[in-house]
This record gives sequence, structure tokens and C-alpha cells, in this order.
Amino acid sequence: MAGMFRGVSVHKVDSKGRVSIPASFRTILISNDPEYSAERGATVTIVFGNRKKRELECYSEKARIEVDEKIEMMPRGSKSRRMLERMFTTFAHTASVDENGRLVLSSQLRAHAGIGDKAVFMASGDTFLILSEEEYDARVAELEEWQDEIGDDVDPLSFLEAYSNPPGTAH
Amino acid sequence: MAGMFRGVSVHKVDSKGRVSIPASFRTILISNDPEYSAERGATVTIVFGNRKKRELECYSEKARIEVDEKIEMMPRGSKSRRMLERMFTTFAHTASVDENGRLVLSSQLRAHAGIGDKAVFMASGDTFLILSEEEYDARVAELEEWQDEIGDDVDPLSFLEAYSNPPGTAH
DNA sequence: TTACGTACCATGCTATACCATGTCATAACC
DNA sequence: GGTTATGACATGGTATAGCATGGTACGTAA
Repeated sequence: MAGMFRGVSVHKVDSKGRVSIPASFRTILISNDPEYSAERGATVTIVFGNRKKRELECYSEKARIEVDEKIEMMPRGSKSRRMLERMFTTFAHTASVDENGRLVLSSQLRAHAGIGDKAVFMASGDTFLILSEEEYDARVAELEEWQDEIGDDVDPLSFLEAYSNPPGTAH
Repeated sequence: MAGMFRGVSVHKVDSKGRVSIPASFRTILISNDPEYSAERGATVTIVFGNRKKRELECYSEKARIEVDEKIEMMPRGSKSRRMLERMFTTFAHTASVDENGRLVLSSQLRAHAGIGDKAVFMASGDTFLILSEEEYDARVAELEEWQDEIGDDVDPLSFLEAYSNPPGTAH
């Protein structure tokens, strides 16, 4: 995946909730939006359905479509389907990036993530997160704790091996 | 489908039962209404046939047609067909959005959903629901409980994988 | 009449589009 | 090498269209 978000950066949120998206994220959003046009701008879907996490999870169109299609395939009436639908349609918002590369975070979204006048953009696999500075610090701390736990002798990359070997191999 | 309802919002219901539809929902209703014209406004079908749920389920024309066609294909005379017909024709109401983007909830509809002077609009899959605030809170609580149950260690998205991977694949 | 339903008109607010400025990295030039 | 253009990016301000909501007038049926 060349088209994966990478990096972290902090941006100001103005009184109207407007905030610049890191330029490198923008290009990814554009290249993963099949319906992109210069006038409309790239589409982002902002999900805030995880009530336990003070974060806004942002999906490119491509990533969103993948999730929607998978939900479609779940059995109608199952609880997990209903819950996932609730997470991804009820507690979600579709927005588009304006010509200056900004998007608007409504007060509802800011409230959920505890965002004031600063927002941290943090790449996370094929999505990116928008966090408050406090929440961001907490996540960095979590990483550091994990690295302390496993100690100096273990290469974090060794955890990869368990999932990269051909089937039938030990893990 | 890019054209899916997303988000939640609360609107006032006036003494006559009039209530604004969230603007983003309106555009979806219009684009999914093949017979739309500016004079008539978009058509919505409000279903309240589920006696066990205090909700009004709202269908765009496109979604309604899909349901109707599926019912058509059920065996005539079967009980489930008769019951579904009852849900979608007897306990349903077709309305159109007025030029101000509002629709009128009759007292029958409001009574079914327990709606007073506030109504919550909540996207849900390819339809949206109109609920009382209490019912809305209950549904949020249900989601939170589910997220508590599955715990911090499980990513809700992992439920998707069960339906997207080829059988026999490890995960 | 009284009550209810429906079309039309009116208003304050806010979200959005549009324009403008400062800063920084890179490229071009002398 | 040092200085100056250039363009992209982050951020600020403003005006206007669209939105949520309220009200009135005119029907129609119990």
C-alpha cells in the first residue's frame, strides 16, 4: 500500500471549527476518491461511533466503501450488524475538503473528541485519527508503556512474524 | 453507495407536528427519488408497522421500491408475506417534503413513536429513523453496552472480517 | 363553529463559499 | 554563496445563501 496515511501533525482549530488537513493526507484522500473532482474536493467520512474512544476516525472514500460493503454482507437482524451500522451511519458524518485543504468539525464532533483550539492528526493504517492533544499524549504514553513491557531484548518486529508465515506454520 | 444517510440531529416539532428534515437527509431523499420535481418535493415513506419498536422508519423512494419488489417475490398466501404487506402498507404513510424542507408528523405517528416537541433524526443503514429523545438515548446506551461487552481488546471492525475473508483463512 | 390539515410568507442564525495574508521550503538567479 | 522569486500550505476574515423555525390565511371535514 503506497497510499497509506503516514505521520502526525498538529493544527489550529478556529472559532468556526475549521481545521487544515495535513497536505500529505489530502493527496491520499484525493487518490482514494473515485468521484473526486476539483470543484467538489475529496470526500472524507468522519466516524465517531466508538463511544469508548475520544477520537474521530477518518475514512477515505475507498476505505469507507470497503467497510460499507462488508456490513452489507452481514446477516440482517444480527446484533453485530445493527451495532456496526449504528457506528458507521448514525455516528458518522460525510464531509468534503474545501479548496484550502480544510474541513469543518461541527461542535458535535469536537465535543466527542474533546477538541478545543488544537487538533492532532495522526495516521493510523488506512485511516487517520483526529484527537485532542491530551488524548494524543495518552496514546504515545501507551506505546511507550508497551515498549517498556516487552523490554529491550525483544525486537518489536518479531511480533510480525507470527502473522506473516505461510499457513500451517507455528504462530 | 455514496448516497447513504449519515449522522444524527435533533429538531423541534411544532404544535402542528411539523418538523424540519436534516438538510443532508433531504438531498439524499431527492437524489433517490426518480419522480422528484421541485413543486412536489421529495417523497418519503414513513413506516411504523413494527409494533415492538417506538420508531418511525423512513424510506427514500428507491429504498421503498426495493422493499416492495422483494415482497412481490414472496409466495402469495404465505403468512410472512401478509404480515410484511401489513407492515409496509397498512402501517405506513407516504408524505412529501415541503418547500421549507419539513414534513408533518400526524398525531398517530407521533403517538406511535412517543414524540413530543423534539424529534431525533438518526441515519440507520439505507433508511433513517425518527425517535423520541428517550428512545434515542436508549439506543445509544445499547451501543455503549455492546462496546463494553466486547471490551477494549476487540476492534469492532473485526466482526466484519468474518464475512469478508474466504473460508478457512486464519485471522 | 371547532378542529385539523395544507399552502404560503417571514425571520434570525449559522454554515459555507470566497477572498486575503503570513510563513516557509524549494527553486532560480546573479 | 548569498539573494531573490515562486509556489504550496496554514490560517484569518467576511458576505451571502441556505437552513431551522415561527406565524398566518385558507381550506375541508366532523
